[in-house]
Amino acid sequence: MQTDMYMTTLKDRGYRLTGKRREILDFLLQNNRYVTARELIDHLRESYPTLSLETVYRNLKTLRDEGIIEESRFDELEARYRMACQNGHHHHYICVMCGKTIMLDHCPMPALGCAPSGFTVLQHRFEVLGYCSDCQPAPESSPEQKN
Amino acid sequence: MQTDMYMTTLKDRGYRLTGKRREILDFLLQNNRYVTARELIDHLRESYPTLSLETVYRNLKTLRDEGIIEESRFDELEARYRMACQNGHHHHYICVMCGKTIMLDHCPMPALGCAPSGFTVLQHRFEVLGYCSDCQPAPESSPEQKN
DNA sequence: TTCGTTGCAAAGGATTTGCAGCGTA
DNA sequence: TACGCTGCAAATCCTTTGCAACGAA
Repeated sequence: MQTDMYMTTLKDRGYRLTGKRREILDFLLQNNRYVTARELIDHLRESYPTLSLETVYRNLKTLRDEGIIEESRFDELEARYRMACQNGHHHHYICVMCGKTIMLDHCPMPALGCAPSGFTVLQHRFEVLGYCSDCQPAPESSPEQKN
Repeated sequence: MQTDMYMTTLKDRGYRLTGKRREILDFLLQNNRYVTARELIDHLRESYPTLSLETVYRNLKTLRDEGIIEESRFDELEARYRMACQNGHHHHYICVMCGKTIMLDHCPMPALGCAPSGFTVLQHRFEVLGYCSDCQPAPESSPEQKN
């Protein structure tokens, strides 16, 4: 299974193979979406009731440093994590409710032409936010229109 | 001056016209870029040495609630603020060093076609990040390549 | 045995809130 | 005067760190 591959990679780099780390990877691999540290610990405590939030953060930091996962913040205080994309450049539809991501192969950069004089492009971000098919908006409050 | 216009708007909505609020608006209007609360207070303390960070945050919250400014977090813990765009939809080149923004009229959405089945698009984000002409990268450390 | 990993307690940075005094209208 | 605004102190939320015990290789 894919988790083993990542665990082997980690072992090769001098890390130990712990059950907690494996479960974090498992969860992220099984959930194709951005999850918060809080979500992770809520899930992982089913297997490891004594798991601490610090351990989750430390493991997330390790995985991030090793390029295995990505951290992102959608203008919120709380960070969210997902498996890093290993296969090429692309963007995503992202569900603002559950964090689910759907790949999007269109990239706006080629259509952009030259950057303004003196501007050195480092990277770009393109995300389409909304509700996925499993998460429909609450009917009472219409979502705010932001352009 | 433009600040007066916003202050009048605020007054009409039941807020008081305080010098501190005016200076925050002044600073944001004069700096076409994303600034942090810390940057703001550092500047504003020249005029108001006793100004507290809480007041800055409270004013930023008011301005945000009234749609006058925008809050954004570039995957950092600290939030950044700028005047909200009043004139139509567009995106930006953003300097990761000083937060300066340069308007960009290309929008990737029209080229996108249909959203995946069941996905309700709420909004999107497109930003080109890099160094502006005033901020060149430090030569020693090459910036990390992120796609 | 070695050295990475963990939980606990505590610290840290960003942001918010309770409260009483101050200032604008 | 009325009520929004402010500073202070304290709280909150998210995240990191020091330390000693634990566990994988």
